[in-house]
Amino acid sequence: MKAIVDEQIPNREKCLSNVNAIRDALFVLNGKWKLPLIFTLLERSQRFNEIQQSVQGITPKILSKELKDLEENGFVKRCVYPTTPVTVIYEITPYSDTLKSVLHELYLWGTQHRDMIRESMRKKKDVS
Amino acid sequence: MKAIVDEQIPNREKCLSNVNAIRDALFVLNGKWKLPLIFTLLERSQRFNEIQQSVQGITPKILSKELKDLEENGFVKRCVYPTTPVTVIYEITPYSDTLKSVLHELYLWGTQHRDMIRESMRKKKDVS
DNA sequence: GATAGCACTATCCTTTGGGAAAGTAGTATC
DNA sequence: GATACTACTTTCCCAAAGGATAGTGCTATC
Repeated sequence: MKAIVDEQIPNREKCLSNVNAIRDALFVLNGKWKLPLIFTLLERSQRFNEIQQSVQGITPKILSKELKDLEENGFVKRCVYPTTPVTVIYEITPYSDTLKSVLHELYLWGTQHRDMIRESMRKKKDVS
Repeated sequence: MKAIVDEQIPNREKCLSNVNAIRDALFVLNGKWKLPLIFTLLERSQRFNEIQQSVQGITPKILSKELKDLEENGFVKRCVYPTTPVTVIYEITPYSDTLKSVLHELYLWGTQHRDMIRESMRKKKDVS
């Protein structure tokens, strides 16, 4: 029993580090607003109030927090111009391009999965 | 102004469907326990109490719920054997293989991102 | 008859994510 | 002096996720 437990440790540690890396990736894309914000800023750089109008439903508090998160993760740059009143422009950084393949894979899998689920629900209906 | 808003609609709709597909994918992998459960069941099929010991910290209530989620999404099969007492074995399905490339991309990006963040924190320290 | 193991379920509680509404500091315009 | 605009912050609130603990129905073993 003890032997089995001990044997599992190397595997478990390797798995844990895999899980943690994957979780890191999931974490930065997580929540209701990260993706809509990235997509809207990919279209064009925008000011705070412009973003609020583009991404409908988001409140200033959440927008402020999410932009900070995106900035900390290097996806967004906050540019302040000393006009009166100050202009703050948020723009997507080149680093965001590194997300491309991840997002593409997620998109492909998500689309396929949605079809699969729809299909399996149809079959259930046919049976009942 | 109205014209601009109208022009954005096709783009926005396309983006929304992309976002939704990606969100579907993120959703099924989300939460604290989905990945650890998938990884532990990839090693070997296990009974309820075995899983509870493999994935340390999970409570029976959460385990029960998560296994149901994974089953609904087609990742896990619940096999009941009419022994006394009943044996319930949870095993990974072949459908889980479709996750491979997504998980791999997430792993690669997560690892690279962690290094990037660590590096940028080191730089900040050097400056201050 | 008591205890233990299996596969859960039920109840209660805390934490976290996110939302509504109002407020703030600075400037500009009427 | 009042109103408005920009870029937020503050306070309070609610719902969902998740955790702690106890219990259930069944059988097997001492």
